[in-house]
Amino acid sequence: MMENTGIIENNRTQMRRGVLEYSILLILAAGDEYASSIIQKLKEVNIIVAEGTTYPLLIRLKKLGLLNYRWEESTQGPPRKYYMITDLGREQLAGLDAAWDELAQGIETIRKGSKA
Amino acid sequence: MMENTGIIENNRTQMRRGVLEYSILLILAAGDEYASSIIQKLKEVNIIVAEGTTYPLLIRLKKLGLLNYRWEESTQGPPRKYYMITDLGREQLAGLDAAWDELAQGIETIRKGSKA
DNA sequence: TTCAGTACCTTGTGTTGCAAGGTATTCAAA
DNA sequence: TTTGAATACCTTGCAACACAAGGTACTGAA
Repeated sequence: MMENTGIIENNRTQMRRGVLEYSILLILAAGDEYASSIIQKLKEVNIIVAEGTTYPLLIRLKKLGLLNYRWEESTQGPPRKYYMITDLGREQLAGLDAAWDELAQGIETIRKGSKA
Repeated sequence: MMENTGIIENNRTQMRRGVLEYSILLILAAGDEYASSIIQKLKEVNIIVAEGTTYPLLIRLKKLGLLNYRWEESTQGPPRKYYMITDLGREQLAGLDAAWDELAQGIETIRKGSKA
């Protein structure tokens, strides 16, 4: 009883990796969010991310100047770190939009070829 | 004179990573190819891969049983290793098709949200 | 004061893409 | 026959990075 799903599951993960920064910038372009809610929003569209991936990534994007944050009290739990996108972030996001379109286009082209 | 393009370029690379195995399987589903021609075909659709990425990847996919190969003489240069997709490979490819659709759909959804 | 829920963060491991460097074959020109 | 260009294969070592696991800290209710 072998499991083939490993190969697929692994690849599904790989695919998600590539678009992680992109999707986080997209979410923050729509409004400020804190880490846990970003993870939640991604899960809703089947892009599963671990905390151990998200926190370092947000810190990296902050260091690059694409994001900023502010602390905000919560009524149920510890304070939340709300991230917001910067002007530079929006600039870069435009580039990522283009990169995504290009990639999707490329895949589409190959896909058509494989049905010849 | 700072270069911002580094961030984007890096991400473009990241995105490509995720779909590398997928696109190689797609190409081979359309017909047998040797490494250099796979790299060439990918370049044509703006998916740039290095040799040092491709060779180990093909070997990995072979080990996983998704690919096989045969040697073939060439009239201009050394013999070529033609890779072909296996039944298992086609099976897995179907799963990757689904994974890609799901991911593209997810991104599409977030994208719409960010234009609210 | 203890527990559950929420939220933050770090460490260590494994995978893997890539630049750089290397081998081997063919053919044509010197 | 030897040199060089073109083509094709492959390996090594480094760096990036996603994630599992483990940890801290705040709140409110039992």
